[in-house]
Parts: sequence; C-alpha cells; structure tokens
Amino acid sequence: MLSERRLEVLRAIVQDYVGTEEPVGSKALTERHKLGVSPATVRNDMAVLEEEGYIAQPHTSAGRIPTDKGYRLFVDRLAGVKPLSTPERRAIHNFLDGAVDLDDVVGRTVRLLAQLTRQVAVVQYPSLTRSTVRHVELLSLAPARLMLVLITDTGRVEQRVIDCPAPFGEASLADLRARLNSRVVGRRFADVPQLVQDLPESFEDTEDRGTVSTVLATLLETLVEEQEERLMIGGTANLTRFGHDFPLTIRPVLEALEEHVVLLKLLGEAKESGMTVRIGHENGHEGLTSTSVVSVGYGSGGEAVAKLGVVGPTRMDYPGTMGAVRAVARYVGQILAES
Amino acid sequence: MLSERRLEVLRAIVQDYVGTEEPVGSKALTERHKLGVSPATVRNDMAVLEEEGYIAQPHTSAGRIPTDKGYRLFVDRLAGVKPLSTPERRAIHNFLDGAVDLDDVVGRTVRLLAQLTRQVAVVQYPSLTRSTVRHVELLSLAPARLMLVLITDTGRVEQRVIDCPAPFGEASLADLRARLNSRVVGRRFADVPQLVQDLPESFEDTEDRGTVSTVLATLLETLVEEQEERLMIGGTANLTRFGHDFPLTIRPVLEALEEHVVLLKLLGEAKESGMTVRIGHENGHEGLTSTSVVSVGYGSGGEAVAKLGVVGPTRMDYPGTMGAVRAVARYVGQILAES
DNA sequence: CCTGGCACTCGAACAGGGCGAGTGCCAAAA
DNA sequence: TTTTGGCACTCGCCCTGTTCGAGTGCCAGG
Repeated sequence: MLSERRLEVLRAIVQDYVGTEEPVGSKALTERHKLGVSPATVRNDMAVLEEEGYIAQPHTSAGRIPTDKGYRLFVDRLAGVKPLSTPERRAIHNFLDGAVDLDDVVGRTVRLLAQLTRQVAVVQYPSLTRSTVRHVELLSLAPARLMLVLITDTGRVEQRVIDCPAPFGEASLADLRARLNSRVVGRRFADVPQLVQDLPESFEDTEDRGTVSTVLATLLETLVEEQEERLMIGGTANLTRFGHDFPLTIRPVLEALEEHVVLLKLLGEAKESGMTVRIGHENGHEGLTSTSVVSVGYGSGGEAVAKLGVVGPTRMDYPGTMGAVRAVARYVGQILAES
Repeated sequence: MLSERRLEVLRAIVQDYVGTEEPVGSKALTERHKLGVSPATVRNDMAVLEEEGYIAQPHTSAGRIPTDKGYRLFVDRLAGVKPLSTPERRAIHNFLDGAVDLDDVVGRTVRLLAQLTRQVAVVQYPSLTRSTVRHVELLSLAPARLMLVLITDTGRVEQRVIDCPAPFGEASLADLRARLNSRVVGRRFADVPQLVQDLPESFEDTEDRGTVSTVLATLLETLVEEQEERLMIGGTANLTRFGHDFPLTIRPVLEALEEHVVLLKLLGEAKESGMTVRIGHENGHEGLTSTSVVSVGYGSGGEAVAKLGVVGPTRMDYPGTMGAVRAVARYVGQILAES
C-alpha cells in the first residue's frame, strides 16, 4: 500500500519530531535525511500519509506531526529495539546489585528505569497468583488474637491480624502451623484452597475448629485480595519534559499515575510475553491519551511473575525506551532468581 | 513593634492572597475587610510592613504579596488552627476504618490527607527505633540459607535472606528461634543489641556459633539500616494548582518529593511534639523554596512513632491545612492503637 | 513519476498605544 | 501625631496592527 519511500518519510518525520519536538516540514526533512528526492516530492508523499491518517498538521502552514496511528506503524514496522551500550549495561548491574530485599529491588528498579529512559517508570511487585508459598507463620498476639504471616518465593511478605472466635492454645497453634506448612509450602497459590479445605475437620476441639476455619478464611482472602497488586512509581519529575501546553496535559497524567488501579489494568492488558507498546488512545484512559506505555513481563524463571514499564509522551524515543525496558526487565529477573 | 492594625492588615493580605492568588492592593483590601480606615492609611501601613520585610511587591504598580517572613508571622501570631467540620471528621473515620494492614493504613492516610488538603501528602511509616519487637521468625530456605523475618508492634514486617557459613540443623534453628524470641519479644529496638550479645557463646557447636553470629549481625543491621525510614507520598496531581509559572516551579518540587531522603530529613527536623510549619527557605532545600511543609507526629500511645504532613505552596490555607493534618494524625494514632 | 517554481495561508513575533490598578507624596483635617 | 482625600505618576497587561517566514498545494515541464 505505502511505498518504501513513503515509509521512509514517515520514519524521518517521527525521528525528527521526537528529536526537536516541533512539527517538521518538507524542506527540513530533505536537508536532514538523505532521501534522494526533492522537497516537492516529499510534500506529495506527506499529503498521502496525511490522507491515510498517519500524520497531521496542528494548523495550516505548519509542519506535520505523527498521529497515534503513525506511531503505531513506526513501532510495528519501522523501528527496531535499540540495544543498550556497554556502559549502560554495566550501570544497570551496579545499580541493581546489592539490593537487600524485595522492596529494595523494586525501588532500585524504578529509579534505574526512570533515569535510563528519562520517563516515568512503573514496576509491579511480583504477583502472588503466580508464586508459591515459602512459609506460613502463625503468631499469638493475645489469647484470642493471631497474626498470620505469609512469605512467598518471590520474597514478598503479607501479614494479617486475626481475631479468633475463641482462645487458641499454644499447642493447637503449633499443631496448626505445622500441618499448614506441611501442606502448602512449595505449592502454588492457586492450589492452596483445595489443599487445606479439610483441615478444620482434623481438629477435635470444636472451638479450635472455629479458629482454624477463621485462619484459613483469612489466608484464602489474602490470596484473593492481593491479586489486587501493588506497584511502585518513579521519575514523575520527568513529566516536566512533556511539552509547552503543560499544565493541561500533566494534570490528568499525574492523576492517572496515582490511580494504581488504572496502571495495573494497563499492565494487565499487556501481552504475557514480549514487549507491549500502547500508544495514546490505545491506553483506553482519558488522562493518558497523550502518553504511550511500554511494558514487558519479568520473572525469575522463564515465566513472568509481574510486569514493568515506562509511561511517557507519545512523542518518545521508542527504540531507545524499548531497549532500556527490555534490558532492565532481564536483569531484574536475574536478581530475583538469585535471591 | 507592629501595631494591632498593621497586624490586621497583614492578616488581611495573607487571607486575600491565599484566596485570589493575586497581589492585593490597598483599595481591594478596604473593600473586602472592615478595617475601619481608608485606603490611604492602609497604604502607609503597607509601606511599613514592606520596610520590615513582611510583604513585597512583584513589580512597581502591583499589589503586595506576603514574604516568607510574613507567612511566618501569620502562622505564629495571627492564625489559629481551624477545626474540621463534623462531616469531614466522619469522612476521616469512614475512610480510615477497614484498613487491613499497615500498608493499607498508610496508603489510606496519604490519600485522605491529599484529598482533604488538596495538596501533596507525606506519611512516614512507623519508626523501627521507637517500636518494640513483636516476633522474630527464622525459616530454613536451604541447608545453609535462612530467612529472617522481623515483626514490630506497629505491624511492620522486615525480612532478610541470610547465607550461613555452615549448614544449620532444624533443631539448632528451633533452639535459636526460641531463645531469640524469649529475649527480645516486647523489647524496644534500642535494647536489643545488649540482650543478644552473649547468644553465640551459649551454643556448643562451633559451626553453629558462626551461623548464630551471622544471624544476629543481620538482625542488628536491619535495625540500624531501617532507621533510614520509609514513607509514602500522594496527591502530586495537586501540584498543578501551584501557579502560572508552573513548569519552572513544579520540576524541582517533584524531584525533591522523589528524594525520600530529603523529605525524611525535613520530617526529622520537625518538632517532636506539636505541629511544625516550615515556610519556603526554612526548608533548607533548593527545590522547596516556594513550598511550605506542615507536619506533626502521630503514634499509637501518647508517644509519636512517626510523622506525617503535607507539602504545598507557601501560599496555602494554613489554618485549614493545619487542622486537617492534626485531625488525621489523631485518627491514625487511634487506628494504630487498635490493631 | 519527479521536480522547480509560484502564489497563498496563517501562526509567531514584534511594536505601539490605551487602560487601569496601584503607588507615593503632600497638604489639610482630626 | 495620625488619618484622610487628592493627585500625579508608574508600569505591567491587553488589544491591535503589521511584518516575516516557514510551509503548503498546485501546476507545468522534464
């Protein structure tokens, strides 16, 4: 449909616009790129590209800027993923090594990604759904009050305070703790419910049964509730590089970023494997129509346990951003596997 | 020094400027406030106030705006703390009740505070230094690999993975766990080091001693390292209400907000009891010269375990903000005491 | 199908002028 | 001594008109 040269023109437009942040005209294009044709020809090509909806002009007698559709084509067919330089790779290593716990890993990753891409970084905490139980701990806080601590193989820790229907002895507690752990340790979250369903019955004391049921209910609740995932954000200061019409643009973006639900939904809709780029309106969110989201899954094994990515203006350096996101995701996966 | 009426004029200037965000002139002042004097008199007073450095004019032939010094005087002598309305109090209750864990409490508090004050909210996690140990858990991940989990009475959980110098048996592990807990549970963090220092010697196996030492070292390290506190931020979208000259102002503020260290330092420098208001340059941070920080300690008992506050433009509604901050701190304290 | 030329469009940038809010000062009144 | 009304003056804001130039679309010729 679109000739090779026209694609080349589109690529040039995107690259120039990303670089200069200003609408690009036919003359400037021929000067900066060796297209081998005259401005007039480029103008004709531009007219076609505009007709097809790949570029637009903000107003008459101004240059063209890519539309969302234009960026989409660029990303799909014209842009590669730009690998990181060796120094950058080394920086990632240095920055990520030495993280002491999961919070630290996620925190460092966010800062790193923000710095590398000069955009807003979003990192999802490893999901509970996909992970397995490393240990379940039960503590007695008061005669009829327990604390449940759940530790996953990704290093995540969740705790809940439980009010028991009746006092629960230390012996029963130790008993429950042992039985619980022997059944669920090493198991996937999804499997837990059926593994523990007959536990209450195995207790003889009626009152204890009630408590055991309560504990199990809380445990299962923790599993389900926490599918509502957590995430960390960083680099919001980079939003200031957005544009000139700024206050209007930035406000809804900041609001969207604070709504973690929105971001989680976005990440959730991304492809399970490989990188996902959502451009402008594709995000399906009012406040993010002038932003693009580049995301990718990461995980300790071959399997992705969570996603991370960056949010930036649709006018972003896609190859570079994608390269950084991919590289960081890989390294984080390694770090996670080691701990 | 300053007559009663001049103070009244300053108060009027601050109130009007906060309301309108525009420099306020003598005529407008006499119209909006019943000062009982003519504009000319007000002009004279203004001249004095300007001489003393409480107000300034952005340019000739414009109204006056308060300086940092002016705000300081306003806060210290002219402004009370505006109590919240009953609906607002009820809203706080509804919003904060039903928090399931510490993260949730902090998260809700941040959102609440941001919403109430329409500014940026900052909430520090309850400090480890002040709190006591609720439980220490040791798990065996691999023959020579342990996980240490530390639970505090404020509901905070910290975990660390420990590589042992030698394999450590289940029996020894249970032993260590029991001894450790019997010594430190219920104790304050500051007391822990001396309570455990003789633990390694009480183990007979030489190899075990090494492991025990390692575990203790990690435990103490966790205490110290985590005095580097954590905090949560919210309501950054409210920064868009800052001013007209926006991109210039907002950038350094966003950067400062991301530097949690800076914020922690700020909160740390605040008074231990009572509310602290730091205005503009008093923050001692480049990027925050046009912001004020209102902070207050909160805690479960009578004692403050952490601080919370808001960051907003120096041109903020101080009485209202202070009222909201104080009210939220009290409720959070209650919630914390209950759990 | 490409190219050079040409007339045209329209926003950005600049300059000038009127407007008006606000000031400072002064002399008179309280 | 303090307050007040009057008055001249300043200076930023806003509106208007004009110029300038980048960029476009179209067309005729190669």
